[in-house]
Amino acid sequence: MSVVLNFKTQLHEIFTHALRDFAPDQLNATINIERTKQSSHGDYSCNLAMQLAKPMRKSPREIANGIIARMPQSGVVEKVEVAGAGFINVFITTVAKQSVVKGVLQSGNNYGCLQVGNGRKVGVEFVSANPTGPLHVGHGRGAAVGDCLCNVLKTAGWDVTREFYYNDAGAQIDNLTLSVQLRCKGITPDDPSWPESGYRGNYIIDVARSYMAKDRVESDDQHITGKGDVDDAEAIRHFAVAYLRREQDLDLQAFQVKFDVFSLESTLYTEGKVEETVNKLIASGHTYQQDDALWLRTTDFGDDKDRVMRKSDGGYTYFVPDVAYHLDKWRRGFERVINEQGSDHHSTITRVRAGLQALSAGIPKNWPDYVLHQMVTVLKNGEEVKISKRAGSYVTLRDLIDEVGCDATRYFLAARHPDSQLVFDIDLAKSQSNDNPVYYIQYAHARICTVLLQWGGNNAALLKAETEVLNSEYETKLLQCLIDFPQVIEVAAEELAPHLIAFYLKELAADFHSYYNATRFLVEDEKIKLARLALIAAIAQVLKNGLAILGVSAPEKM
RNA sequence: GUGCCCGUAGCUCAACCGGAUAGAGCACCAGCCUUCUAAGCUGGGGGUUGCUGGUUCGAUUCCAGUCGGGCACACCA
Repeated sequence: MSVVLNFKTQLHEIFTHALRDFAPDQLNATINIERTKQSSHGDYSCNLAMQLAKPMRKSPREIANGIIARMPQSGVVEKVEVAGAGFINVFITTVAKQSVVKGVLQSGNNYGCLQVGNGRKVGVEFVSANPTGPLHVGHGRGAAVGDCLCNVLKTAGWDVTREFYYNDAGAQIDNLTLSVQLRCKGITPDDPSWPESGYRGNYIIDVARSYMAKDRVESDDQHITGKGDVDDAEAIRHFAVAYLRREQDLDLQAFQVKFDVFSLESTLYTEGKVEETVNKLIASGHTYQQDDALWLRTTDFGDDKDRVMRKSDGGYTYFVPDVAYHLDKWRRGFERVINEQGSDHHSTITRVRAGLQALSAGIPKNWPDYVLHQMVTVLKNGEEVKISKRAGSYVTLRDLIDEVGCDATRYFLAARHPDSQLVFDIDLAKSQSNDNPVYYIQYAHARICTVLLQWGGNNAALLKAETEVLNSEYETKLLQCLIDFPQVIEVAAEELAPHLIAFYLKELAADFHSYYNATRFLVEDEKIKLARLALIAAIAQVLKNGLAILGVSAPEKM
C-alpha cells in the first residue's frame, strides 16, 4: 500500500529512466524531488534541468523538455510542465491521491510506519540525570525530545532501546550524602558548619526523614530500606540515591516516559570495565605520564588539548567511565547510538569520540551521534527563575506537569528545534492553556470522533466508500497532507528532528478545521457522505498516530 | 581570548539539509453559531530573514567578516 503511495520514490525512478535516455553521461547527477509550495506548480517538482544546465551547456528549459519527452508512462502522473527557470513540475492524478484514504484506514495505527531503519538496533540515551534532586525543566526538555525521537525512530523501522545513565558515585554524590547526613543530625543550611557545596533544597529533609524512619524505597532499578543510622555514610548514600531515583521515576511516569535500561556508573568500576578501558588505552600508545597524572592524547583525534585520565590522587576523571560506557554500548550491538543531552555538555563529544577512536575497536569516527538541546529559561511572574539545585530555588518538571498538564508540557518542550533556546513562560502556559496548539490538534481529533459517533455506522463500511467524489479544493489538499505523513516521519528520523511532527500535525489540523467549517459530512447523499466520512476517519487516524509519536493523548471528546 | 549553538512579523516559532511570491499561532482590526463541538472558521494590516561582503541561474539556507544572546573551555560531573 505504502509502495503505491510513495510518489516521490516512483517519480525518482521515472526521472532516472528519462535521464538514462536523455543524458547517459549525467547519471551521477542527484535527482532532487520535492513537494511544491503552490498548487499551481503541481504536486512535486524536480530541479534536475537547472542542475544540468552548466555541465551540458544547454538552457535549462531545453533540457527539461528533453527529459519530459523521455519520461515513461505512469498511472499516477496527470501531466508534467516546465515552469520558471526550468523546474519540472509534476501533477499527480486525483485518483492516485484518493487511494490514500483507504490506505490509511487499512493500515490503521501502522500508517506512517517505514522500513528505513530495517530493524537495526539504535540506542538512545537521554535525561541521564544524576540522582541528586528532582528533575527540572531542562531535564524535561531532554525527556520530551528524547522520547519523541525514540518514537520517531521506532516508527521509521528502527529497533529502539531507551537508556538512562547515571552517576551513583563521585563528588556530587558525596555532597548529597553529606547533606542528607547533616539533615539527619538536624543541621540546617543556615548553620555556619553547612558546607558551601552542600545541597540546600528542602527535598533533602524528606530524604533524611525517610532514612531515619527506615522506609522502604523502590525505584525502577533500586530497592533499599533505610537503616536509620546517622553515622553510616555508605547506608545514607545508597538510600539517598535510591530515594531520589524513585522521585525521578515518579516524575518520568507523570511525563509518560519509560526507559528500557538503566546504567550505573559504579557498575563500570565493579565489573572492571573502566580498568579494562584504561589498559586498552595505555596499550594503544595514545597515553603518557606527566605531572603525576596519566593523560590521553586526545589531540591525536581533533581535540584542542590533551585530557587527564587518571588524576594525581589516583582517581579517574569522569570521561574515562564515559568511554568505557560507550565501548560497552558498542559491544552490546548498537551500530547506532544517539545521545540526547543539554548543550552545556557539548565539550564531552570530542573527548568521548577521541577515547573511542584511540581504542581502535573498529568504531566509526563520528560514533555516537548527539542531539543537543539548548537551555530552557523559565519565566514566572514575568521574572526569570534561576535554576539552582544547591540553592533549592527550582522549577521542577512535576510542578510544570501539575500546572500545565502532561500533554501541553510535552508538546511545548518537543515542538521546537532542539538547537534554539526555549523560554517557558509558566504564567502564559497556565493562563492561556486553552490556546495551546496541542488543544488545537486534539480538538480536530475530537471533532471527527463526534461526527463518526453521530453517524453511528460501521467503520468497515468506510472501506467501501467511493473516494472519487473527493475532489474539492479542501479535499485535495487534505489528501496530499495525508500522503505526506510517512515522508515527514522519514525526514524527522533522518534529521533527528522530532519537532517536525508537531508542525505537520498543526498543519493537518488546520486544514481539517477549514474543511469542517466549509463542509457538512452527514448529508443525504449516501455516496458523498461515506466518502467524506472515510476521509475524516483517515485524518483522525493520522492525527492519532502523530500525537502518539509526540506522546500526547488523542481524546475522543473535549 | 578559543570552540559550539542561535539571531526570521510587535511576541513565540516554521521553512522538507541551495529553489519559484519567506509561512503559521498569539496579539490587533472586521465578519461567521436555528445545521455534525465557536478550544473553530473567513478576511485584513504587519518583513531590507541582525549587519556587510563573497560563491551562482537562484542564498533565510553555503563561505568570510562583524554585532548581539546562550553554552562550554578543570587533575569537577
